[in-house]
Amino acid sequence: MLVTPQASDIRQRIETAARERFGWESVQPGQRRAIEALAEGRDVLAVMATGYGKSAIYQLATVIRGGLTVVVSPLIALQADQVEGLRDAPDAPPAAAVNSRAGARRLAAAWELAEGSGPRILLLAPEQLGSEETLERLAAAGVDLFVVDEAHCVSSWGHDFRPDYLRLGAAIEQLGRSPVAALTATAPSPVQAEISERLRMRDPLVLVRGFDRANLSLAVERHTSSDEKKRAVIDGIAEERGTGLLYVATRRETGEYAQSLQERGLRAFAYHGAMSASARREVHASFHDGAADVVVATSAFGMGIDKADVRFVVHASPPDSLDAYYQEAGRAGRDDEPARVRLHYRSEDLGLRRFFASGSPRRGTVAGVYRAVLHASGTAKPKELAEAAEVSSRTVTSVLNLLSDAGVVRWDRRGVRVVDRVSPEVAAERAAAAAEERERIDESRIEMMRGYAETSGCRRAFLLGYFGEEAPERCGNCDRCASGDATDDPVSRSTGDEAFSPNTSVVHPEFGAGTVMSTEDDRITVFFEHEGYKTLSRQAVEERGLLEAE
DNA sequence: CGGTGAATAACTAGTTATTCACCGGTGCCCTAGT
Repeated sequence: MLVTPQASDIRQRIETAARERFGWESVQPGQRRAIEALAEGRDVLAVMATGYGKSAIYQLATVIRGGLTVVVSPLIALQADQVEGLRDAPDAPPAAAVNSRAGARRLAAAWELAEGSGPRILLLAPEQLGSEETLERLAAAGVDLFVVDEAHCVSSWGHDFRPDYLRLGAAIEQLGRSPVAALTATAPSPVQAEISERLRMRDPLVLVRGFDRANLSLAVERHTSSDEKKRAVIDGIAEERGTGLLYVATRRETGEYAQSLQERGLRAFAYHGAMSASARREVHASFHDGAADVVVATSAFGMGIDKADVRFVVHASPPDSLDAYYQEAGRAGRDDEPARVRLHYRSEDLGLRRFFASGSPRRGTVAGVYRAVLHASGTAKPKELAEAAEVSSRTVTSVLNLLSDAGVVRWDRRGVRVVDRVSPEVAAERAAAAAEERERIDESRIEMMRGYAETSGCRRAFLLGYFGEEAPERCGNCDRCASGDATDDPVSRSTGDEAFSPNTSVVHPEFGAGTVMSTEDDRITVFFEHEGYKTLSRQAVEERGLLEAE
């Protein structure tokens, strides 16, 4: 395609704005494509490794589009970082955050900014968009670009933990349907599809960048007893140099491991979500300015960490998906210097993950909540339903999401109402089906985590295959390649079998529609919409014709 | 699902084995009381 004068003009404006308003030397090709698309009014889903500069995309796009950009950001601390970062730039658009921690004065200033003119940025948590008043004010101010930062939260948190993430799509439409940018560092294609669907994006430009991190050496250590594993974790970290992270499964373990490491003479700090805000800030600060050798943390330590010289990331047990694992592990070596990434693994450790993934409400509970909705006549608030059905607010959230997914009720800002009047038994039945599907998919994601830990092939190839990227046959920088074991079972991407190359849509007589994720010599991994990941034997597939390209 | 710790049992007097209930991650928000 020819570069139109208009297109080259936009390109020029992007370069100039980057240099003069933000003080950046250059714009990455991936960033530029995203900004150009947004400038033209197209939705963008950008999956880019941390450190690639996702924030720059919406910041520059705001300057080019010249209006109000709304940024949904999951943590108040992150919002504060963004506002501060923009304040430090030479001539960046003004930015402010609307959240519960801003006092009346700051709130008024934030709204004054939003209701002004010119390029400007307003950050808020998804919960804020649950308020009718906030939506009306934003609509009146005229939203010109809608950004969802850390967009994987839509998929990972929306269903039970922070339900407002699932209602962002409706909020976007109510705000006049400006272009939408969804940004995340981690999303394999099924998660990309869910983000796009839940946010009601229209034919988004999908950009995936920077997954292959050649400087990370990948290793997995398998253990049989938990005592032996603990010793190995401690011994391993004692040998590391530089600052690093140890991820553990529970809050209690953060303290236990931190103490053991301190006894070995390391400056170790525990970190988890139940700690006070001030204690958390202190750990962050110690980590950043090199006063810590290692931070021992649950998954709470993560988003917003911006330290380039993390030399190692060790996991004492696996998280609940490879997305989560690679995001956590990927915090190592962002300066492109060599860094070590190690997973300590016992298959029993996946039990805790299964426990978290299997919390679906029982049918009786679902029926009870549904009866409360029926009884409420008209719309009901979740809080009222929780009281009427005598369940926790969290359970109500989970039930209502299932009933919504099953098409029985509609849940929006105004409340909950019945859209398909059925008996409580039928409602419970349909919700159970939705819950089972969700659990199957979660379970299959855990199984992919197991697959990575137990693979006999190259670890990097496994990871990149999971994220749908091409990988070298052998990376030379993982424990499998180093030991030579990988040669026994090489991952092969071009066996001449074009029918099942990655991203091919397929149908399986039993599992239904799916997409090929990766292929190896003897097996094919497929993500099925209603079943999750399945690894199929290539031989069975070929001989019995189980899988057909659509 | 697995780890943990308290309570109980077993068998003989303070230690060891078994059973069983319980717990486990991620953060917005708002409101009441210091």
